[in-house]
Amino acid sequence: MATGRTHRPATRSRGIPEATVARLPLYLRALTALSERSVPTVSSEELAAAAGVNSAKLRKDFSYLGSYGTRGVGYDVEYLVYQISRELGLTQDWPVVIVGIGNLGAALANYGGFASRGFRVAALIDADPAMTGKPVAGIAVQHTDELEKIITDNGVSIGVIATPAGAAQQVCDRLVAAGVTSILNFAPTVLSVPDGVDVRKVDLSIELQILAFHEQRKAGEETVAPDEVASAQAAAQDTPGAAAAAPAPLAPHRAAPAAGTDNGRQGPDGDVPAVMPA
Amino acid sequence: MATGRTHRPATRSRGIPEATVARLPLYLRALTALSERSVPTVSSEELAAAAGVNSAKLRKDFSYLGSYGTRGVGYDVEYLVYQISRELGLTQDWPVVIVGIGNLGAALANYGGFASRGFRVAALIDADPAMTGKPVAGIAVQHTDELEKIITDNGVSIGVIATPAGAAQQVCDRLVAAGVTSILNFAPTVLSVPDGVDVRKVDLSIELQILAFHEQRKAGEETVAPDEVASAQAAAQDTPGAAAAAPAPLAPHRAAPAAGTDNGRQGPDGDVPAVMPA
DNA sequence: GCCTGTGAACAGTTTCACAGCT
DNA sequence: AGCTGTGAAACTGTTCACAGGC
Repeated sequence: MATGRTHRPATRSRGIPEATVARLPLYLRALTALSERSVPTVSSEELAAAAGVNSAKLRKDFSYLGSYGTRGVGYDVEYLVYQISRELGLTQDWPVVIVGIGNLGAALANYGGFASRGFRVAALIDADPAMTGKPVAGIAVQHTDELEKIITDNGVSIGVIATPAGAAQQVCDRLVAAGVTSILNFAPTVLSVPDGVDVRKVDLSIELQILAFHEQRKAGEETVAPDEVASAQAAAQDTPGAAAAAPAPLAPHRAAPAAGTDNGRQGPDGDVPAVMPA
Repeated sequence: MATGRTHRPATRSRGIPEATVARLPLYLRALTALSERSVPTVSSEELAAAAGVNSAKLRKDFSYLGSYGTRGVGYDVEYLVYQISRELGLTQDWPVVIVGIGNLGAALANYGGFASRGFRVAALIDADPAMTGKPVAGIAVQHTDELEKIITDNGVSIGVIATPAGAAQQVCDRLVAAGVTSILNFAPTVLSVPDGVDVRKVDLSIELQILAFHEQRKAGEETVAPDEVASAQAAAQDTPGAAAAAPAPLAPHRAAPAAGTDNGRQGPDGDVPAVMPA
């Protein structure tokens, strides 16, 4: 190895891996905490521990930003905070609108970490006339009719959707038409947007299901949690492959499909994500 | 903690890739919608469009579960719903506790998709005595002092933390000590947990920062106008007709670190943001 | 012909281990 | 000595393209 020509691009190559970008906020948070404690420098090892990643990964991540550390010493906390903030675009102000002011929308509006960094809640929007004018987190809720005007007047490019699933796509279309190019979607729906618009989603139900998957696996091993694991009725389902020992318990009966609680998916309307009274 | 090399037991279970597991809930949701409309079968192409992924990926994902489709025809909706539910462990009942009943905790408690599948909110816990006894989503809030008893009595193995960041680790420790082995963390903190405990986190602030990063990029390229891009930014139309079917853009997802030593996962998937010349 | 299932190519990410600076 | 920065290896995930059954 050590093939000569260690000439590096000198400047950050036009592309920080997505996985790295996703970790920068984490490093930033850890660094901010250090900064508040007036810690001047950190080693990759210490910072990695604080961020919950391993040091090699952290160093690799930072290497995509440039060489901001000092060999034999570590990284200058303040400097790194600045560099990462800049890289993430947090040195500028990002007006954000939150659409759908139910419990979730209110929680988001009140979320501190929100305003602390470059983000500023420019407006809260809800379709319920009864909500109009009501103050939430110190901001008066505005009606959906004003959506386009709000986006335009405030130069909003990031929108947060916290409406019921049924309203999400429509709200999304309006946001995009009005100029929003980044959307954070909390509604349990797949949004379709034109090219150039970024959508990230946060889906409670999906996270829980992923946990359940792993939880189920654990139960198969040993020392199960105390719980009542369904009294396990052997399921003797056709075993697909010669899969190794996999927990096979589980009841053949699944949640009633038409129970009282609707779990409407992206149906034409109505679903219950937690927001919107109506 | 020991020096790395504590590679996880390599769970010899029939390995379903983590990325696939993260998408199963998405397929399940799309399938449930089809099921409600009494659609008997779907092709990988149709289902993929509904779930917002590409068909090859979907087929590959399903191939890890077994061969549940019929060549020349497609997949039987009901059968697939059952198989995926089973794989995710949703055919059994998962009592869940939510700790921290503020706006967010209340939103979660009211979240429909929560109870609709195997999940059942077994208890709501809050440290504020003023909250004790108050009904939220039809369930009386209990005091933190009862935490251990609640976990044990209900056989809870999944806990949701929606407390302020400062209380999260402590709550986490108590949950784990009481027997919880899967945690969904909404507090903006890195939780450290012993081996064997799964932690997934949902962090609003991180998602926004990732969006800001991409948003900043977009703004910077407007002037440069490399050969790519420059494409239809002129969407600005009310009707999303143009987009929709074709290469559903979509956005990246999130990835996250691990907590504590160097165990677990904590990163859903990552996916299709790229520029892919079609 | 239609559509699934999958090996193989490709792309992205993590980890290793060490060169090189301080 | 200590610690960063980084090629290269190892691994994970995605896409291609077509074999094979309906």
